[in-house]
Amino acid sequence: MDGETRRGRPRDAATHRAILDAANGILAEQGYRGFSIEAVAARAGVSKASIYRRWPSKGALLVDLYMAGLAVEEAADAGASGLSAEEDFAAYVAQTVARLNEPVWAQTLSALVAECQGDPELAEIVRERVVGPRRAAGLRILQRAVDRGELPADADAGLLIDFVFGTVWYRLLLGHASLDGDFIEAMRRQIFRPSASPL
Amino acid sequence: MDGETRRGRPRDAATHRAILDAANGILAEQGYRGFSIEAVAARAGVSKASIYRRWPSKGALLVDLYMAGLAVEEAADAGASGLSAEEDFAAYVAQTVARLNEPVWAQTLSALVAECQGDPELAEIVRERVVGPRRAAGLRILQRAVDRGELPADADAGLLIDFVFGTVWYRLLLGHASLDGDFIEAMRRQIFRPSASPL
Amino acid sequence: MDGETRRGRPRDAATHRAILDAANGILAEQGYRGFSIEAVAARAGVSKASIYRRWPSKGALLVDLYMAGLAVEEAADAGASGLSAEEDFAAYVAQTVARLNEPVWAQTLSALVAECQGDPELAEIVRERVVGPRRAAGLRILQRAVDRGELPADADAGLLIDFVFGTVWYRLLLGHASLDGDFIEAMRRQIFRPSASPL
Amino acid sequence: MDGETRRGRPRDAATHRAILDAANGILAEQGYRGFSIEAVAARAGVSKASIYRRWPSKGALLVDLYMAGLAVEEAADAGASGLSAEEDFAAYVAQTVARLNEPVWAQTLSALVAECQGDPELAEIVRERVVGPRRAAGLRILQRAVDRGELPADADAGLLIDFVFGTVWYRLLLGHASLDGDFIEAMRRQIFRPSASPL
DNA sequence: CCGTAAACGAGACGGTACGTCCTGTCTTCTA
DNA sequence: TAGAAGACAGGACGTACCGTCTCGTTTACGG
Repeated sequence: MDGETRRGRPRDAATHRAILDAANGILAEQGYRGFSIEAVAARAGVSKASIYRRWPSKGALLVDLYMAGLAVEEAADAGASGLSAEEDFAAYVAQTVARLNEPVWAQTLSALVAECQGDPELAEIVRERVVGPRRAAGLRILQRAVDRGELPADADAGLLIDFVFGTVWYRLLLGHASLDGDFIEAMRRQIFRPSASPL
Repeated sequence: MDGETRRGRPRDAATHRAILDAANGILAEQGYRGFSIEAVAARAGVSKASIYRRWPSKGALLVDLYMAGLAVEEAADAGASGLSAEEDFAAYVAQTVARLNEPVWAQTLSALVAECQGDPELAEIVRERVVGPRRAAGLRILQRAVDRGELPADADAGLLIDFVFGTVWYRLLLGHASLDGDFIEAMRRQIFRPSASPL
Repeated sequence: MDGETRRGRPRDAATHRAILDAANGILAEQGYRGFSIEAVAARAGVSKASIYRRWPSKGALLVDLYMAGLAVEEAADAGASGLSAEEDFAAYVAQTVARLNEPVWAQTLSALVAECQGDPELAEIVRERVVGPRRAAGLRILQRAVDRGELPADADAGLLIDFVFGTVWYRLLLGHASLDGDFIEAMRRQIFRPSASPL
Repeated sequence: MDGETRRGRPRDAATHRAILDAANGILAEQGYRGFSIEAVAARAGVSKASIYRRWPSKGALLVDLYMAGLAVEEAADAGASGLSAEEDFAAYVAQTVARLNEPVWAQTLSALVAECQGDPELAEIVRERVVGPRRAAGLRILQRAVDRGELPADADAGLLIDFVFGTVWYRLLLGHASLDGDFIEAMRRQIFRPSASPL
């Protein structure tokens, strides 16, 4: 019933892993500077062709690198609540920040954004696979907040989510401010409890 | 009286302009993809050495590229208002957005961010010369808003400014949402008139 | 009584032919340039393994390619003469030249020679299977010429045969001179009727 | 007065030499098998670009390699005679043979011929720079032989020269017979003193 | 007529080399 | 000295084949 039975020798899962591991290792130890298909192939003990067979570009590999690491944490995310949407939101931000505070992922994501400029196809992939799902998860939380009356009915959820990611990425890419516990608190308060202007 | 009178043939201003024009042209027509010192030199009819004599790296050139365009508009910014801080803020956002909606500048800034990753020195320069001043201008407006009571006294101006730049850059770099008049309005309302949560 | 009866699925004769045809086609249309096992397999609609199962190397395939074409003509050669050895010789040269004037065979032989350099085992095969028999046939003719008194008793038949093949191959490989009817005549005269030096 | 004054930094003669030396070394030690642009560049401590800047292909480099080695010996050739044309001819053959009996040059020339198949442009270069001049030198000697009456007036000098080179190359490429002193003697006798056929 | 063994297409695999492009430095000549 | 031209070492790019190796499937023969 498959219709698309795979023919020929199947791809080797071990090769796949070796590539991802090597790529992660290089990013962790040398940063994006040392990250080249050539270097990844050499470190993985794999031919360049085996990489290009799986990923059309350096950026596409970075996407999978990022998502692979994400998949693990995502599980925990699934059945979030009992809690208030606000607390879910804080957890959501905390999760995002925690990940990006690890140098490996900061490097990976920075590299990915860099790679996107001037590669529209990659940008599309990133939007669909990296940004989209994560954004959607956040939107669900904010929607629940609206439903539960934790946020005003006319709240612009899309904009609020961009506040979160925009601010996080902005600080990540520029490195002018930290992303610590205080940041999460400030973000939570600013979104959920903006003290009414005094007038 | 210079003490350090320049000797030999003085640098040719025409060469300088030719380089900037060529660089802008390439970014406008081919984006970051086609942007290389080699390509700029060829298009400008200039030797690579003449570029390296003026700028230590691709990124440094991009900074000047970006700042050159900025200088003009900055003037208008100076003497802002009899207006409310909120209107100043809207104008400030509008100005930022207007600039980045032009493809050349969007490309230039994207390229600059890309280049910063893995070049910490450049990142520092960008923070000081590109981000810093613009950020400071925004902070002054928000401070005035606090002083005038348009924003609550405990508002986290630094975070709010990051909301603005973060969101703008985020949308610019990812291209998942537009930066139009509606955006400016939404941003203004979200910062200055967040409808109180109903409880 | 075979003792070594083949088991399993027998080799497919159609596959065999498809490979030879594809190989010939590529040599004819693209020359040695486009000749690769990969290309032959693709054109034949055959797996690379099916080629390597039959021939250990590109060169071995070329040998069979060359010999397959030769087998046909060889038959005619068998019962040569009532003619003079000189006329047999002319026919022999003509036959050699006729074959090599067809681009396919010229390409095949060129490729074969090329492949031999740096593959001594192949060179040995070529000497034994391609060059040897043809050379032997020529030597028989010249020996008959000596026996019949058409050549002097001290003629160096080995050298004369090398004159023939050397000259033909030399012109074939370098392409600096043609191999036409005049060539055959000149060759015949030079070998059999070198006008005595006038002294 | 040049009209074509070279601009920019001139090519470095040392680099040139380093490339030729490395190439020679590789051919001598590893034969054509180990001969690759990559390997030459590595051994010479030179970038691949520096090789491609000078030679359009591996074959073109081999030509220069061959000719560079030849240039030295050529000098001796210049003022040949007082001797008979026959003795000049013997010397000419001896010189050719001597060179090709050195494994380096045998390898180089074999490789060159191999490379020519399927690279018509290279074949043209080889004809003009390698084969042509050497052939011309031989033709001059044979012409003198005719003029002096050492060869019959109707001798086909072109064919005779092809006898020489053809035979030499043929034996070189196939390796089925040696190129020693006896060969030179046999060649001399066959060209200059073919015992009249007994009739 | 059923199991076994080889042949088959497809294509993955580790390699090697290709020829191109760009980086940042250098060397030469001209102005 | 600046400037145009361009050589230079180095390094990565993405592609093409090599010869070997799984796969799943097909085809004969021998039990």
